[in-house]
Amino acid sequence: MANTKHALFPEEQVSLAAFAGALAHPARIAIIGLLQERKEVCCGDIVKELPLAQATVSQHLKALDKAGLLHLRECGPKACYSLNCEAIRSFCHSFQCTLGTDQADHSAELEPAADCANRRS
Amino acid sequence: MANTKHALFPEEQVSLAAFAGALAHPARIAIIGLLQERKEVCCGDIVKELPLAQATVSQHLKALDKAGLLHLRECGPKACYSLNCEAIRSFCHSFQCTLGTDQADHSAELEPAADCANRRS
DNA sequence: TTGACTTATCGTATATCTACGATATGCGAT
DNA sequence: ATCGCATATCGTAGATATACGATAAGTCAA
Repeated sequence: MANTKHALFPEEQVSLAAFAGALAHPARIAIIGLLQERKEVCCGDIVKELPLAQATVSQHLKALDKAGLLHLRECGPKACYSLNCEAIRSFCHSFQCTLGTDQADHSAELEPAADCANRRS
Repeated sequence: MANTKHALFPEEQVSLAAFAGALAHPARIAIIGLLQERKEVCCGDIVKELPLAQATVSQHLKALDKAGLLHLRECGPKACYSLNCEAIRSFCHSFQCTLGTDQADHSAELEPAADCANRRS
């Protein structure tokens, strides 16, 4: 991003953030859904499905590819994309570990003390 | 984002993209890691841990809070944050479904035909 | 009330993102 | 070689993100 300080953070955090960033747009979520459903889709077919111009779709595909989430197969003039399932699984695993969704919910331990009320929320 | 067309996409895709966007920065990943580890941390302690100014940390906390990933408890002048585990679990579940990491790897079905070579990759 | 402390918000500069038309590039067929 | 198709890239405009200093606002203690 702008004047970013990513270099000051651990590699794993930067990597996870990049993965999240690749998914941080509805069009890219939609593209992944299409690839999930049809295994392999060419650029033109994606353009037909999304409310975006061809150049924009190509840009989103490039972003997903740059993040390592796609496989590209070229057949004649067509570019056929599929999911890089292994990479996605790997990222999801790191994600689970970081977000810790498998851990206990600590909310019970965080009952606000009687003398602590909310101010801004 | 800029001149965004999010409104043209299904609500679930927009929602997932927003979740991903909330995690699309190493600082926010780091904050979640801290909250995971210590259950509850106040803003000042996060500032001490990250290589960012207080204003910037506050901004990142706001982004996480806006995405619904945090709980805020105010104790005196301090703002104590903890994870909204329920929300995170919910998002992760949607994530799993969309990314389909539990599905079979189709790469075997996608062996390039003999007459299709790679051009740009 | 004053002062020290904590946090959020404002204002701002810069970089990146989003989106698209136009164009370039590559492929296969004629 | 030329044409038509498919896709990537370029150039650009406008919106958003990142980062920080300065400041506001609120809390507690004295």
